[in-house]
Amino acid sequence: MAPRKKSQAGQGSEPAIQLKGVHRALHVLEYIAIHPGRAIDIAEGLGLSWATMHRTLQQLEQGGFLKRDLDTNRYSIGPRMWFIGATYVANHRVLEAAKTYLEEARRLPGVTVQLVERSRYEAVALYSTHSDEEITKATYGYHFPLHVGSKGQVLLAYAEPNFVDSYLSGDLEQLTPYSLTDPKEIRELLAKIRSQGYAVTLADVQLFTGSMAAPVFDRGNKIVACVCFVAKKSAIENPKRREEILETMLKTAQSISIALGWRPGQGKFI
Amino acid sequence: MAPRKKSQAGQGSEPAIQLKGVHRALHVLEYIAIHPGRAIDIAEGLGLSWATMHRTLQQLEQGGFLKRDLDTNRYSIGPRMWFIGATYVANHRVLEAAKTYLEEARRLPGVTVQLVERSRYEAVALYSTHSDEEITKATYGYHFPLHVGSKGQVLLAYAEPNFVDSYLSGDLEQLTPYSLTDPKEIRELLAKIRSQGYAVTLADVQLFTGSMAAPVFDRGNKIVACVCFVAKKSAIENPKRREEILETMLKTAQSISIALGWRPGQGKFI
DNA sequence: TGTGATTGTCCGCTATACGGATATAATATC
DNA sequence: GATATTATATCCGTATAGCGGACAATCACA
Repeated sequence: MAPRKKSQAGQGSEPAIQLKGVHRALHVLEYIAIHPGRAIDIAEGLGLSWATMHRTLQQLEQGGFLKRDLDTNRYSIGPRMWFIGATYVANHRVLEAAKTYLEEARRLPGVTVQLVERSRYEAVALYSTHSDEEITKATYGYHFPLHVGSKGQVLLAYAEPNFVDSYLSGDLEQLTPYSLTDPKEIRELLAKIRSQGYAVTLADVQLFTGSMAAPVFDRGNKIVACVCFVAKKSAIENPKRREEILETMLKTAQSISIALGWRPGQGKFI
Repeated sequence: MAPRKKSQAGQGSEPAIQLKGVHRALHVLEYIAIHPGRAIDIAEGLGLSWATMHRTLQQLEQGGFLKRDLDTNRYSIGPRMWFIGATYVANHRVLEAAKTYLEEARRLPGVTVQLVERSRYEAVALYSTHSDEEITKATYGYHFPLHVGSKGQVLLAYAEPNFVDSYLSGDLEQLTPYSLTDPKEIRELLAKIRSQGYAVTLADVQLFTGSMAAPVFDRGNKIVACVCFVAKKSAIENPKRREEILETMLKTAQSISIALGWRPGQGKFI
C-alpha cells in the first residue's frame, strides 16, 4: 500500500508477496471450493508443480481442511473449513439485523428469501429461508458470478466503479442461454438497476427460476449486502404475483437498511 | 504415519511436521474462529513470537481471510473463509439426504430442528430450521463442546472410544450450573444414551432451553451426524410435549439413517 | 506530555520447503 | 492379460523464504 522506502529493484514494482506457502495453500483451498477435483487438475489449474501440490494437498487433508474421496481421489473442502468459516456469519452484524425481517418475508408462499453478500468476484448467500417446499438449490453455500442473477447484478451495480471495470474485463460465463455476457449490455443494465433501485432476472441462472434483489445499505450509504427473492419463473412472469413479491422484497431490504442506521432519501447515487 | 526409514535423530520420534507456515496460519484462523480478539492475545494464546504473529495476521487480513475492526484492532474470521467453508455443506451427502426430513419436522411449533456434525472437539450445526419465532441463537455457525447439550453428548456417545478418552481428559468447560463436567458422570451418561438411543438435556447450555438429539448412521452403521431438536425448557419439561417432540425427533433421525442406507435392527452396539 | 502497552518494520542466519527426478500404483488400450 | 499411459507417492540437494530478536512508531490513558 504505502510506497516502499527502499526498493531493492529500483522500480517500485511488485508489492513483494510474503508467506508464499500460506498464500498458496489458501489459494488451493479456494480453488477447490470452486472446482473440486483431482490433484492433477488442481495443480494444472493453479500452475503448480506436482510435488508442491501433492505436499500441500496432503497436509491440508491430514488436517481436515480438505476431504478426499478414497475411491476417486477427488478433493473437496473439509469440515474444518466449515467450522472456521461458519463463525463469520455467526458474528455478522448485518445478518443479525436482517434475520427478523427475512423471517417475516418468509410468509410469502413459493419464495426463497436470501441475504447475499459479495466476496471478491462472487455472490455468496449468508442466509436462506423459504416457506414451503424448496424450489431451488440456492441455499447458503452456493455461490454465483456477479453478472448473472439479480443478486449478483445488484451487488455489482452498487460496487466501486473500478471493481466493476476489473470484473467486466474478466471471463463472463454463460450459465443459460439467457445469461448476459456482453460487458456493454451489462453496464447498461447496471445503470438501470441503480436508477430503479432493484434488479429482476429470469432464467439466467437456472432455466426454471427467476429472482429479484435490492441493495442493503449501512449508515454510510454503502452497499453491504442485498436481499434476494427467488421464485419459480412462472410466478415472476405473472404480473400480480410479481408485484406482490417485489413490494415485499423492497420493503424487506429497506427495513434492514434502516435497522443498520441508513436513512432513506439521501443520495442514492454516489 | 509410516515409520521414517532414515531417521536423522536416531529415535523414530516425531512425525516431522511439514509446511509449518501453513499449519500455523490455519491454526491462527481456527483459534480466531473460537477466540476472536486482539493480535497480542492471539499471539499469547498460541505461544507465537510477536513478529511472526504480526506477519501472519497481516497477510491473512490482506487476503480477506481475516477481518479486522479498525477501531479496536480486533480480528475475526473474514468473508473469504465463509466463501470457502460454505461449499462444504453445499456438497454434503448427509445433509442432502436429510433436508426433506428436517423440513418436515419443522412443522412442530416452537422447536428448532438441526442437523449437527462433529468436527474434532466441537459440535457444529450444518443446518438449522424452525417453525415460528427463533427461540435460540443456535443456528449454523455456532459451535459447542461435546460434553454438554444433547447434540454433543450423542456425538460423543457414539464416537470411537479412544477419542472419547482423549476428549474427556481435556478441559471440560461449565457453561451453566447444570453442565456436567465430571468425566465419570459423563461416561455413565454416555452409556445410558447408547442404550436408549437418544439424549435429552435441560439448561446445560443456555438456561432457558433444553434439547434432545439422536444419532444418524450410514450404511456402515457408523455415526455421521445427529438430529437435534431445541425447544424452550418448559416445553421439554411438559411430559406431553416432550413425548411428542421426542417421537418426531426419533422418527426424523431414523428416516435420515435409512435414506443413507442404514438398516434398523443390526447391532446398535459396536 | 509522559509512561506503558500495543502495533509496525528491519535484516541476517538458518531451517524450510521447492521442484526435478525417480519409483510405485492405478487406469486405459488393444 | 500384457503393455501403454496416466496419476499418485516419495527422495534429496539447494536456494530462499520466513523466523525472530531488536528497534521504531503509535496508541491509550493519565
